Amino acid sequence: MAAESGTRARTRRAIVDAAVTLLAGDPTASLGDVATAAGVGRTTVHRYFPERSDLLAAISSDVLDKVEAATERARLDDGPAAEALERLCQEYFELGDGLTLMFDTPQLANWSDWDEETPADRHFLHTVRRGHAEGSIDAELHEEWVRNLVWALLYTAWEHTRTTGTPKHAALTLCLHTLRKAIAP
Amino acid sequence: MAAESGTRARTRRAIVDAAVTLLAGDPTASLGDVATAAGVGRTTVHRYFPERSDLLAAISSDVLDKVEAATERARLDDGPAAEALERLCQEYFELGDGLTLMFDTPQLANWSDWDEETPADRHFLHTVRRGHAEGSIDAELHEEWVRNLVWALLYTAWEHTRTTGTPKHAALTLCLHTLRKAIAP
DNA sequence: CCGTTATGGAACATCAATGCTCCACTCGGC
DNA sequence: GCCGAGTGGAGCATTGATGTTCCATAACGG
Repeated sequence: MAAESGTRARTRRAIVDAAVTLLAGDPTASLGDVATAAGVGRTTVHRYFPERSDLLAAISSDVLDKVEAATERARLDDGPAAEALERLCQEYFELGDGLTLMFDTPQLANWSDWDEETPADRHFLHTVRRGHAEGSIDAELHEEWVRNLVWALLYTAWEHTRTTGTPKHAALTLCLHTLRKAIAP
Repeated sequence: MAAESGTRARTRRAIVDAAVTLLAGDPTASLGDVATAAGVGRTTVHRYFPERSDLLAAISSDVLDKVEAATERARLDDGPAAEALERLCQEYFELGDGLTLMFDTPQLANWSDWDEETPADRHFLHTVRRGHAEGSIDAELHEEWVRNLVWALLYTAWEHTRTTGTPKHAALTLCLHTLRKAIAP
C-alpha cells in the first residue's frame, strides 16, 4: 500500500516472482533457495518477508491479482458464454507457474485474505450459468464442475508441455479443443 | 518377497495404507503423523521402513500394483477403445487416495523401480492408438494428452467430492460424461 | 559527488523432523 | 499357558530450515 521506493519495489517483485516459479516446481523449497533463485541474499528475503507465511501471503495476493486481471481481459460478458470461457482459458494459460501453484497448493488461499469467493470466481460461475440458460454449455455440468474442469485442463496443458516438450501453443490448442467439446451441449 | 508372519504383514499394510491416506492430503506429513494415523508407535514405523524414502518406495510400489490390477480388470482389449477407457476410468476412480497421491506427487515414481513405462501405461497408450485407428477416439488428441486428461479428470472428480460434498457416484458420472464427450471424434 | 538507502554475509539461537538404541511389556501362535 | 516375536516409549544425537542481529559495503538518487 504505502508507496515503496523504486529499488525496494523491484527487489520485492524479484523475490515474489522467483518464489512463484520455484514453489510451483517444489512447494517445499527453502527460503534460501528462493533467495538464490531471486539473485538476492537470504537476509534480504527476511527483510521483506519476516516469516515464511508472509512470503506465501504475498505470493497468494500477487497471483490472485493476476487472476483478476486476466478475468477482466477475457470480457466474460461479451458473446456466447462458451466462447467467453475459451477466451478466459487463453488468458489463464498465460499465467504459467502462477496457475500451477494455485492448482496444487490450494492452502495458499488461506495465507491471503481469500474467503472462498473472489470476484473472478463469482464472475466465472455466473458465466457458466449464463451458458446453461442460453444453451451454449451442457446443462448437466454444474458450475463448480466446469470451473474445476477448466483449472484441471490448464494444469494438464502445462504439465503436457513440461513432460512431452510440446510447444506452448500446441498444448493450448489441445486444451481449448478438449474444453470446447467437453462443455458443448 | 520373503514371506512375513501374519502379524508383520498386517502391521506393514496398516502403515502403508495410513501413509497413503495421510500423504494424499498433505505430502509433507511427518513420520510421527503417519505412525499415529496407522495406530502404531513411531518406533515401529522405523522398524519397517528405516528411512522415509523406504516408506515412499513401498507406497509407490503398492499404488503401482493397484494400478496394474485395476488396468487388468478394465479388460482394455475388449470392445471399442472409447468404451474401454471409460471402464478403465471407473476402475481407477476406485483407487481413491492412491490416485490423488500419484497425481500430485509424481516424484513418487522415482522412489520405486519405475522407468517411465509401466505395463499399464503402455497398455493405456496402445488402447488410445487403437481408438484412433478404429475411429472411436478423436484423432487430434495425442495418446499422452488423453492419458494426462484421464488422470486430471479423475483427480478433479475426487477433488469435486471433497470440496462440494457431491456423492462419489455423481462425481464419477460427471467425470465419465465429460470424458466421453471430450474424446469423441 | 555524497549521504541515505538497501544489500550480503557471517554468526548465533531455536525448533522440528529424523534416525537410532535400549528395555520393558504384551500378544499371538504353537 | 508359555515363549519368542513384535511393539511402544523414553531418550539422545544429528541435521536442515528458520528467524534474528550486526556490520561492512555497494548503489541509488538528488
